[in-house]
Amino acid sequence: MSSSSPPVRNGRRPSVKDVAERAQVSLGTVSNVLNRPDRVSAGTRERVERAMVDLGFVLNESARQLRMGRSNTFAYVMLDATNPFFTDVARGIELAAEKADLSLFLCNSDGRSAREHAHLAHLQQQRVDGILITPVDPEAPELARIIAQGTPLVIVDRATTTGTFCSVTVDDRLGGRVAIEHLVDRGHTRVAYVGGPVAIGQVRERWEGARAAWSDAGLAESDLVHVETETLSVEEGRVAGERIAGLPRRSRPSAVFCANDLVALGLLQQVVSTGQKVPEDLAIVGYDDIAFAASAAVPLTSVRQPRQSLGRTAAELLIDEVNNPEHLHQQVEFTPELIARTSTLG
Amino acid sequence: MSSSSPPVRNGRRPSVKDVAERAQVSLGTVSNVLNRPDRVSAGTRERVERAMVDLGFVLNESARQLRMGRSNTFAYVMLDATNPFFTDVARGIELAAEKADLSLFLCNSDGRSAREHAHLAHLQQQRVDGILITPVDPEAPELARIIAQGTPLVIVDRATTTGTFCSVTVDDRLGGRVAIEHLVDRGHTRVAYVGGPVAIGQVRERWEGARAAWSDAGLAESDLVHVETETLSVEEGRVAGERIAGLPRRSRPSAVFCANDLVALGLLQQVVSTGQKVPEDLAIVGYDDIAFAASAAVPLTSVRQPRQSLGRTAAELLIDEVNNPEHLHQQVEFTPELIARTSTLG
DNA sequence: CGTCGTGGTTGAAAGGTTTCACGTCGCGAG
DNA sequence: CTCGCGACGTGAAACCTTTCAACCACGACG
Repeated sequence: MSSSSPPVRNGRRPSVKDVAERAQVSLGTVSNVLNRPDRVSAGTRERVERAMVDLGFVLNESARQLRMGRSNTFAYVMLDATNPFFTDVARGIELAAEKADLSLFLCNSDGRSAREHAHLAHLQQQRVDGILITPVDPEAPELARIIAQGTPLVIVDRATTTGTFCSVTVDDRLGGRVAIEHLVDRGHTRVAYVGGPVAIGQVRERWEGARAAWSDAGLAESDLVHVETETLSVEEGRVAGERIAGLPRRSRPSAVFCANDLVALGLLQQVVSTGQKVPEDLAIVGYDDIAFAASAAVPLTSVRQPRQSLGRTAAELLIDEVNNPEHLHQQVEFTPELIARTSTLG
Repeated sequence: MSSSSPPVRNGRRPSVKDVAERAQVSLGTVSNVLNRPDRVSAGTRERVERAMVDLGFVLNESARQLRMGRSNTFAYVMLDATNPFFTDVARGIELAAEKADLSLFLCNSDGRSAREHAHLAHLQQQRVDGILITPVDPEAPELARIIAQGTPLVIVDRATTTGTFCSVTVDDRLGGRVAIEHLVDRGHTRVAYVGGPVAIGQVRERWEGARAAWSDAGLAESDLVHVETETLSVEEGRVAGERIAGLPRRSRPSAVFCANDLVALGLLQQVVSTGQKVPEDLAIVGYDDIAFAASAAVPLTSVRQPRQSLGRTAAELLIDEVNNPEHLHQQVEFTPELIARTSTLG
């Protein structure tokens, strides 16, 4: 049989055994070629390697993993793969993983608990070495269970009350605060906070930070209203824009703080398309400072988060947790920063 | 030992064997509970299930896969996970996969062959049931090899000359054509095409379509210039903007057609920030019609591609290839559509 | 001329699951 | 009472890899 023989014969894929047979060596030797090439003489090594390419041999990772007990793979379960914020976080993770010679699988829960659950179960069964996740609900007992069952897990961009995880977050309360302080500085006395659902910790904490800053400024609680949205999407931003436009003149806010940039961009788009001026008629602050915020209809003031560092740090914590027996869980918190642009400066 | 015993004892994770032992049944019965619950009496089933939760049993997917030979998993190797175009494609795939009860892993090659290669090797070793990929280089022999070695693979959004794959594409030549026809209609007689590197088939075909339309309109070849970029990113769009601004007045184009929206948005941003008017001073056409195109500084005219359908169709082809023994490779081609907005209409 | 490394290779065991041919038990029919 | 049958349950084999103790040949050394 020459090297032109079909790589896949009779449906079964070639295994080390087949390679061994063809190279006239024992099975252990093939494994040595694969894992400790220095221990095998040049001649045999070459013969074995030759046999591998002739047969189109592909190592069976399941079998290796079964034997070895680890997979050299991390996974990041993203909350929303279409939100640039999370893809930037993912990129940070990817780079850190690559440096540590780990494969990274991305999974998208799309904000749905059911899909998240399915992905988590699958990853656990796959015995990935560790999981990074931005969970739909950080309090879900499932997360603690996964750790208890032996798969390290770190929470990305979500606060956790208990100390059972490593987590990497950005101070959302502070983020809400700086956004509102900025608007107050610009003289606004009636402001809407747009975002939801409040079940999302993010949304809640930014709101709390906003309210705290508002009352610290001595303004009336009733002049900071919460316009709640179903999700944090561009579409919902548009809808919110319409709702705000529909408010009676005297109760209409002069500025809006959005729980993220997608909402802000949707809202901005709706506002501009109806001929209103930003920021003259309505000032807008977003959150995340995604790349598209700067190139929006009106460049968007936004609260920047260190997206890539968030991902990198999370991955590093996970790597430590996996390798270091005396690892201690840490909660790392980054600080957000207001980037002021035309949408509030005029 | 009560149900409060620690789930992970002595470092080893519980296996079906442990479950069997605790439930006082044989190992085969546990497997039956897992896979054919109807074949086991209610009493034993309950006992086994109880033992599983007590022990915190998690099925070892590697072992199952090793035995079964298939994994019920697809993977999509994305070219650029930060480009909203690809995340929308991924979403289409995700939804189709979910409907077919498959898990989906996303991998990001980040446009780098090396990383793509690493991901592919890993996926092949993992024995995923099928791979979807938007490759860095669709001609790479590696892709054909993967198929030959038994892993079905479909190419997403890249043309392939040979008929060895299923592929799903959008007619890029036509896309380039409609973009240029639109600009010609609007009276432009000097236009730049911004994008690169030409090694990317996409970039090349849109350029070819553009040139064909240009000469069909009877315009001089030298009046359609190609401004080449390193990559298709926002940053490169900005750079291109500067280069165009630096051109001597008489050779400066009155309109620009960008190879994708990221480039277009970067360029738009640069142009607007230097006080030029779009489209009066420079008209801009993008490509992809990502969600952010509509909310850009000046709403962007763009060539829309059916992103989600692209993904869904690709996944469906792959599912067919996996399940249907008489599957035939197909090349599905979608048709792009020009969405005219302010950036060319004024 | 035995003995002792030593570099190179071997073969069996282990790892967790599924499958399948085969027992066992109880019960109704003959 | 026996036979046969259905419902349940069993245990061994197979999937593919890695590891490790043992083995072999052979040159060096005493």
